[in-house]
Amino acid sequence: MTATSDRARVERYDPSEIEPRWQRRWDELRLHSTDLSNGSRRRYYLLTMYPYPSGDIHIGHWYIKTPTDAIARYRRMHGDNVFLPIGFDAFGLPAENAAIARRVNPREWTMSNIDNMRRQLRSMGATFDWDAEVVTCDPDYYRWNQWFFLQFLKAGLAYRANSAVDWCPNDGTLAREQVEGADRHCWRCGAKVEKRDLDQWYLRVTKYADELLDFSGIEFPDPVRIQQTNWIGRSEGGEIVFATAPSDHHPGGDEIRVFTTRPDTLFGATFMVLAPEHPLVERLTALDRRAEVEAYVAQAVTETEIERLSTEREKTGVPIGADAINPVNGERIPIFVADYVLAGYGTGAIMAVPAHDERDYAFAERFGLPIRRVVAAPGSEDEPLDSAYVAHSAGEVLVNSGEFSGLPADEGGRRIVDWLARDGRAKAAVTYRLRDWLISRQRYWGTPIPVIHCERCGIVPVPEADLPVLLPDTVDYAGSGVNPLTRDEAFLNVACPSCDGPARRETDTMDTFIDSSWYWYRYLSPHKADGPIDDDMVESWTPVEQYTGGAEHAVMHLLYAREFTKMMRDLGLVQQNEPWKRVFNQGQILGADGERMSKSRGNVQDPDELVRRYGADTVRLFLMFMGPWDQGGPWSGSGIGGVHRFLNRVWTITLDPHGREPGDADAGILPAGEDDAAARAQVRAAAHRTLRAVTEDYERFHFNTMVARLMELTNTLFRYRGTPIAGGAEWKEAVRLLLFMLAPAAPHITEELWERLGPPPGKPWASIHAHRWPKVDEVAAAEATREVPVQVNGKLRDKVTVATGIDQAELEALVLARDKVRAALAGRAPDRIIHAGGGRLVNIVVR
RNA sequence: GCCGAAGUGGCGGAAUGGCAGACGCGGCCGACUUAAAAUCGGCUGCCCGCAAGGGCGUCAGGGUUCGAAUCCCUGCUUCGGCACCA
Repeated sequence: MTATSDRARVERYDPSEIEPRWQRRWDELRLHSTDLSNGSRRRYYLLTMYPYPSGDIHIGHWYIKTPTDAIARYRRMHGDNVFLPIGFDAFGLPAENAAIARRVNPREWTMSNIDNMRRQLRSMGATFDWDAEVVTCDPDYYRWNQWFFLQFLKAGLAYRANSAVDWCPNDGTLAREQVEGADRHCWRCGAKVEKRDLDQWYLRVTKYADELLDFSGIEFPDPVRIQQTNWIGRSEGGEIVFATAPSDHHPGGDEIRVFTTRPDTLFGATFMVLAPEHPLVERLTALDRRAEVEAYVAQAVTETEIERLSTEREKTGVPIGADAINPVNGERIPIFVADYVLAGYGTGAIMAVPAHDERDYAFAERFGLPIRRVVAAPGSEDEPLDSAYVAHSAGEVLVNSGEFSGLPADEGGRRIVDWLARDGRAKAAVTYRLRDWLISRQRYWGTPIPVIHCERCGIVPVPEADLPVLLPDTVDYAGSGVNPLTRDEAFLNVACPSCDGPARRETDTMDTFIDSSWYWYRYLSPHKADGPIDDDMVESWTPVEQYTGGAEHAVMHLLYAREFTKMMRDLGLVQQNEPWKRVFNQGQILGADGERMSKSRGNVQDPDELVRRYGADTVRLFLMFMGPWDQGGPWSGSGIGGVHRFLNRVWTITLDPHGREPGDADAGILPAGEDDAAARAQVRAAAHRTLRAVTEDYERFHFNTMVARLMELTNTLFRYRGTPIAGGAEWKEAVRLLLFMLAPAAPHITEELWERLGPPPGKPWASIHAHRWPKVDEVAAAEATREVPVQVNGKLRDKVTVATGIDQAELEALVLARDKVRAALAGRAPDRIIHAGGGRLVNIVVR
C-alpha cells in the first residue's frame, strides 16, 4: 500500500442512498418487531409520548424521538427485549377546526395526516414497532374508553353533577387543569374562559389525592413532582362550625362551616365571608339587603373573570344583613358575600381574620371592619399593625384570646380545635386544591359518552353489548362550531335500553386526555377484541420502564394517567399503582427567535429538508449534540455542518485508513517520541477509555458528551491515519468499537460501514444493531503516566508528568525541586502539602 | 406575590469540591487547487508584554475550604409553572 490517499477509490458518504436502503432492509428482517411473549430476555418497555396528527412531524418530534430510539438500540445491544411502540393521539380540536374551515371530514383529515406522519417517522430510522400501532379515533380503540367509563360508573368513580364549570366559547367545557394563566384562558385555543352552570360528567379522582402525593416507585423529574404536589395542594387545618345569630328576619341557628389553616387566629375573626355561590346566601340575606346581594351574586357568577386579571384588584363584596356567632367567644360578626372566596375550595366560606391574612386585611380596610391582633411575638403585643401579620416564626404566642392567651401559637391552635371539638363545633380537616376530573366535552371529534337520556328512566348507561357507540361518519358542521351531534337525528334518537321507549343519546364526548391515559396498555394487544387490555401482557410488561416526552403536560397528561391507572387498579384491571417507573422530560426546541415554533410565526424548522441535505444520521446526531437533552433551546442549525463532517471523518478512517491528506505536514508520521508499540497502545487506550465514558453517558442520557467523546476518538484515529500502525489490529479494534458506540445514535452509517468491513472470517453477516455492546479492557485503558497539576496556595504554578503508581513522598520531592514551584515559594517553607483525589493534584500551602 | 429551573468565551456547551472553557460552530493563518468549493493542519477567554512570562476571569456581593463555576447566605437577571386556595 502506497502512502497516498485512497480517496479516489473510496466511495463518498452518501446518506440519501444508504439510509432508505437500510430502512427497507431492517423492515424485511423485522428487526424492530418485538416478540412480546419472549420472556427469556429482560423486558424493557420504552414509551415515548404519541404525537397528535397535526399533519407534519416537526423538529421537536425528532428531538424527543431520536434519542429515545438511541436508548432502544443501546438497550438491545445489552440483550434486552425492547418494546418501542408508536401511535397517534387522533381525537381533538384541530381536526374539527379544519373541518369547519375547509369542509373536510375530520376523519379523512386526520387519517391523511397520519399517513404523512408515518412516512416522516420512518425517515428517522427509528426502531418503532409499527405492528403495535394504536390510533385513538379508531372505534376499536375508543370503544374501550366507553367500556372504562361504564365500569367507572358502576363503581361510583364516574358521576354526573350540576355545577359551575369552566367554559371556553370554542372548546366548551374544560377540566380545571386546562384553564391557564391569571387571565384564565383555554390551554388549547387561548380564548377567555367563562363560568357556566351545567350538568357534566366527572371522574372521582380526588379520591386519590393523598395517594397521588406519594411518588415512591416512580422516578419523576423533580420539577414535575413538585408541580403535581402543588397542584394537588394538600392543606391541613380545621373545620370550624359557626352558627348564625337570630335577627328580626331570621331565627338564627344555621350552621356555617369554614375551613382554616390557622385555627390559632380564631379569636381574631371579626367578620365572615361566603362565596357568591354558597347555598346559604339566599336563605340568610335580609330583606332590605336582597336587591344588592342578588345583583352582586349575579354579576360575580356571570363575570368572565377577566376582571381578575390583576391580583391587585380591589376587593369587592356586600354585607348580607346577617351575623354569625364566633364559637370561641360568642361574639356577633357580620357576614359578607364576596368573590374573593371561592365556592369550589374548602367549604366555600371563611372566617375572616384581617390581622393575620392579607386578603382579609385588604377587605377590612376597604369596609372599615375591626382588625384585632391575636398572634404576636412576646413583647410586641401592642405594636400597631399596618399590614396583615402572617409571618410564622417560632416563639409567637396567642394574645387577646381569652384563656388561650400566652400559649405558643401552634399549640394554642390545636387546643382551640380540641376544645371546640368536644361539642362538635370543630374538627381537624384536610382540604385539597385538586378537583374531580370534568370529562364532558361539547365536541363531535371525540369518544361519545355511552349513556342515554330517557324521559321515563332518566340516565341509562348503554349496555356493554351495544358498544361501541359509533361516531357518525357523515358530519355537517353547517359552518359553525356547535357540536353537530346535537343536530344528528339518526345519532340522537334511540330506544331506551331499559324501557324501550323513545330516548336520546348523550351528545357530549370525552376529554381526549382519557385516550392518552391508558394507550400504552393497549399497545401490548392493539387488536384484542374482547377486552381493552391483555392481562398477561400487562402483567409482564408494565409498569413501563422508561417514558420520554415533554414537561408541558406535568399536571395534565402526567397526572391524569396516574389517576387512571389507580382507577383501573381499583377495578382489578391492573396490579400496579403507577403506570411508569421512570419519566424523562426532554427540553423544548424553540424557533430561532426564541419563541415556540408555530406556522403563524413562520419559525418552524422542517426536518425533511435537513434530512434531504444531510441525512437522518446527521440530524439525529446533531440534535443529541446540541446540548443536554433535558434543556432544549432556540433552534440554530449553524453547527450541523460540524456533525456532518464528523460522520464523514468516521467514514474516512473506516474505509481509508492509509490515506494521507496533502494539507497535513505530519501526515503519516507518528507523534514525536512515540514508537510503533507506544502508538498501538495509545490507540487501544483511547478506544477503551472512550468506551468507558460513552457507556456511562448512554446510561445517563448524556448524549451531548457522548457525541463529543466519539468526536475526540475520531480525531485521535485521524491523527494516526496513514501511519504504519493504521489498519493494524489495534486500529481495527478501535474502529470497530467506534462503530458500536455510534450505532445507537447514527444507525444507518454504522450499519453500512459494518457491512463494508465484512464479518469475521467464517461468520455470516449480522446487523451491527444485533451485536452485543463491547466490554472495556481495563488493562488497555489504564494510564502508565499521569500529568499532575501543582498548585501553590491554590494557584496553578506547574505541571509534572509522573508514573501512575508514584508514592507521595517521591512526588513531593519531585515537585519541590521544580523551578517554577521554587520561584512561587520564594524561599518560604511549605506549611502543608495536600495530595488531592489519589494523586490527581498537589497543592502546597504556605503562609 | 408564591413555587421551580437556570446564569460559564463571539455562539451551542464541558467540567457538580481539585488543571475553567472538553467537543462543536464561528473567526484568523497555512497546505492542496489555475481558482473556488470540499478536504486537511495550526491558532483562537480578556488584558499587559517582542518574548519568556505575568495579571484578570464562570451574573454581583459576602462566607465556608488548603482549594469553589460547583457548597452556604444576600441580591440581580432570564425562563417555566401557579393565580385571592383561607
